[in-house]
Amino acid sequence: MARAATTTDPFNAVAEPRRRQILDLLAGGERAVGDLVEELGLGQPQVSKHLRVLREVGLVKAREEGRRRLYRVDGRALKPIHDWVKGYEALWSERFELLDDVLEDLEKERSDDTRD
Amino acid sequence: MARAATTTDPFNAVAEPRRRQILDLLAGGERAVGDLVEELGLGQPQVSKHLRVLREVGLVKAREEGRRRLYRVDGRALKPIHDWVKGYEALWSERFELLDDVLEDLEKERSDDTRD
DNA sequence: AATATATATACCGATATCGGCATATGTCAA
DNA sequence: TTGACATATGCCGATATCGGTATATATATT
Repeated sequence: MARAATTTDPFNAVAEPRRRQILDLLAGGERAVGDLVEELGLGQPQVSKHLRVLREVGLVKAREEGRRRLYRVDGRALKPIHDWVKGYEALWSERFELLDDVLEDLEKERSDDTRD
Repeated sequence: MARAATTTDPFNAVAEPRRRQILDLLAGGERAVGDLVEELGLGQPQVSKHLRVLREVGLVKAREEGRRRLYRVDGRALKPIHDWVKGYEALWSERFELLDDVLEDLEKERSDDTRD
């Protein structure tokens, strides 16, 4: 055994900042690969490769138009992430933030007490 | 240049399935490392390493109790992910799903037309 | 003080990843 | 048909990652 699966799920696909950037651009509407290359300042092969990953996890769909390929987001693939994160949503409400701060203060006091 | 930053942000921290598992366990309340080791069926060093990553991105906090170390989730570090994904939330509403299906059908028809 | 228990760190090998470059494939234009 | 343009794929080197094993560190127990 060596390493876990990688580019097989949306979590991993989206872990790469460039790919999030690509999705953010595509959120503004369909774009051809060349446009993305320009806007990202990255090599064309690199962009194509990122798009491949996004395609494989279903995060983008492609449409052929002449010799260009127009990509668009398919947000449905993000739902698993959304659902997972949503389970933790309560944890960053103000009251929980406060609770966490209090806990940290208590800890600090405790360790301050420790010194003699 | 070789590779982008990795374990520096919550997106990456959470891309690893084991770490999500750990967070899910901790969501049920504070646990010591040993407990997690048992529940995950993973080596203790591995668990400690995953916890280190989670600690470094602020996803968990530790509290010392004797020779044990009790970890708990700090959901605030998930907010960036939540916020980012939320921007795409509209895209998986029923109407958009429908739209996407229609677009795919259109494409299919188009390529069917192509054969002669 | 010596031992046991709990956790963290260091090192290793295998592999996946990312960007860069060259090239293949496919489509339009002359 | 030949050549330009658009995109995808293949190969490379550098590096990060993951699990495994051994070991260090710290705290409790005897």
